[in-house]
Amino acid sequence: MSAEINDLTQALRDAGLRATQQRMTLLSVLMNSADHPNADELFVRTRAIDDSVSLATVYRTLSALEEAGLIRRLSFENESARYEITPTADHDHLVDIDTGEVIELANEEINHLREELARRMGYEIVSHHTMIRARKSQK
Amino acid sequence: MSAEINDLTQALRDAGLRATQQRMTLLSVLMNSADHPNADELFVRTRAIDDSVSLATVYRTLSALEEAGLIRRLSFENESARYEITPTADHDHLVDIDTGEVIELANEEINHLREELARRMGYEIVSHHTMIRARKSQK
DNA sequence: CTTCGTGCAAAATGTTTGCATAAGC
DNA sequence: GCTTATGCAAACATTTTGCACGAAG
Repeated sequence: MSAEINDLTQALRDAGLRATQQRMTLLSVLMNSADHPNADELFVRTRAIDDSVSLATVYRTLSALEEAGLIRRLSFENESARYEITPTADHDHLVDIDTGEVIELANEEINHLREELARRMGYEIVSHHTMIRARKSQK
Repeated sequence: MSAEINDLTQALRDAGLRATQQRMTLLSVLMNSADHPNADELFVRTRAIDDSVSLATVYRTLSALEEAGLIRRLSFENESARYEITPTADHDHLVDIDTGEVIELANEEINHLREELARRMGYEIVSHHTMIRARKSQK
């Protein structure tokens, strides 16, 4: 556990950020979240651990961590931004429109096709995101 | 031109909506927009033609038209919602991160892969959207 | 001890809504 | 005429910011 704390401290320092209590707490909360929480949910979960954290700090920390590449901001339709720890393998998201559940999709073929497509148009992909809204098939 | 107006009237009626001046103007503005404007841009362009249109009506009309399937709402990162006339062929979007330009991408292979992927997980795609942020390749 | 981060409250942004009036059919 | 749509202004939700204080290095 203190090993984890050192890891967080190091990760923040490497990103040129001070390892404050609030940032460490927020980062650990996000690491332990299996879902993709938004700022408000992160505020609630972080507060449960350290009640000194303010919503403003949650927002500022999220921006800083995103800029540092430690976390990823996701834009879903009609929703506030959600976040996840930066994934090692590129993946997309499928949202179950009935339950709201978010499923991660990984597919190398699609990634390659996408890059190829961009290259043909003279572009280099910086980032991408696919969001599929779907419903469980009948039967 | 009056043929166009009749088309718009018909399209709105078919959607179960009254063919008001404001809706016809907004719809024609969007049809004549090569880009993907947001509510505010549509408000400005619509006002240039009919200065009685209010921003509230722009929002209400956009929601109504989207629900009717006549237009499509696009969510880009860190941006307000943008709109386009519902495309006949499914396509995705590439955003040039330096210029902000939005390019439409159509690729059957990716569409098929995506459907196949969803099917394997027991889902039926309702809608999907891919947004690629990219930069022009050097040389 | 200097710089950077934080809490608080206020502001800014994008979008929605209640209500009385106006327009569509 | 009856119903739906509109304009206006106020409300809302989310995110950002100014400022004085506190903590990190």
